[in-house]
Amino acid sequence: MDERNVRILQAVAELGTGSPDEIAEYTDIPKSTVHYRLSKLKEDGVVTNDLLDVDLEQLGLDITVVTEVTAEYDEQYHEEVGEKLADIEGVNQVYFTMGDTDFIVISHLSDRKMVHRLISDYESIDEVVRTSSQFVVETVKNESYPLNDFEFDTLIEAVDDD
Amino acid sequence: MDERNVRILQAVAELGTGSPDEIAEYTDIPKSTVHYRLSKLKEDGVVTNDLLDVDLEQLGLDITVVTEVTAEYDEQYHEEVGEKLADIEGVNQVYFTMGDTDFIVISHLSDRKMVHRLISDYESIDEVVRTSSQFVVETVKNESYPLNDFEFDTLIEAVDDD
DNA sequence: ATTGAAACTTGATCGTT
DNA sequence: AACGATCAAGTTTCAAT
Repeated sequence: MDERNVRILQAVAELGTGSPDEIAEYTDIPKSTVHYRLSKLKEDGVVTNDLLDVDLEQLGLDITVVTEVTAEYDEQYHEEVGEKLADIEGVNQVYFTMGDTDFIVISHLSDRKMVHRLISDYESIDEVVRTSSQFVVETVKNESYPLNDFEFDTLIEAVDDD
Repeated sequence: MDERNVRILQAVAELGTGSPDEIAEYTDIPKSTVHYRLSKLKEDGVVTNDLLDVDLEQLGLDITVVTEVTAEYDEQYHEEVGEKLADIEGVNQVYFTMGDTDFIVISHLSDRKMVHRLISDYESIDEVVRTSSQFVVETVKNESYPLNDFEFDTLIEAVDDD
């Protein structure tokens, strides 16, 4: 991995496409070089398919943190708190729950320093009362494309044509 | 949504590509029709970018379940239990933790019936002691491409060229 | 809305540095 | 490993249904 590869992957995330042409324009790297780099990333297993899913460990994002956040808020503000959490850099998923905990937040990070930064970012939100059950976890399965055969069968039964 | 659209999205998940050609072959739908359908899915916001991320709510997968699973197992079997959990149909993410809870499991499902099925699938695993903190949650943010500007900056600093 | 075939754009390849 | 020029391959469009 070097900076150029990271910039290519960054362009993918930013543009939402894997087109060598668009990536080339965005990064100012010639498109044949972009193509060469992307092929190599696939060959090395960093990028795992045509949808450009990435292997987090190979990128050094081995730390996944699952945090349960409790917040103090009026009914009408839970959306606002959720968005504040979502805006924290490094946060990938935010779920709102209706149990003891209010939010479950998931982040993929590169090192411990970033974990500390994340925690202090949580604490800087006024409404956040406490962050409990901070799990640093090992990823067993991470299916980015959220649909599987099971769901498809259900969906096919369920769909009313429109 | 109709069955044909679902089958196209299923092909995307199965093949790991958005190529009209490959999808056409897999589904036996003519490639120009596949193209027409995919364009419409993008236009309607069901598919949100060239990487073919999907809007779960629009697909009727509005129920996300986060489950904390505790298991009884010898040290060498935690991998096996993790895989059993990952194999359950409808399970999208599995994280192994080193706290009180052993696994955090995330699923996207279409209705309550499926939630019950999921729970009974957990219970059918020998080593699973209990499933606690079953949260049915509302998705505030779900970023499937797991990389963001924050991480990219960190990565660019961190990378040693290889 | 569907499709086969035509038109076109693009990604992949190759040879050179 | 990088890259500009070239070509094959793929996608997109179109007209008819």
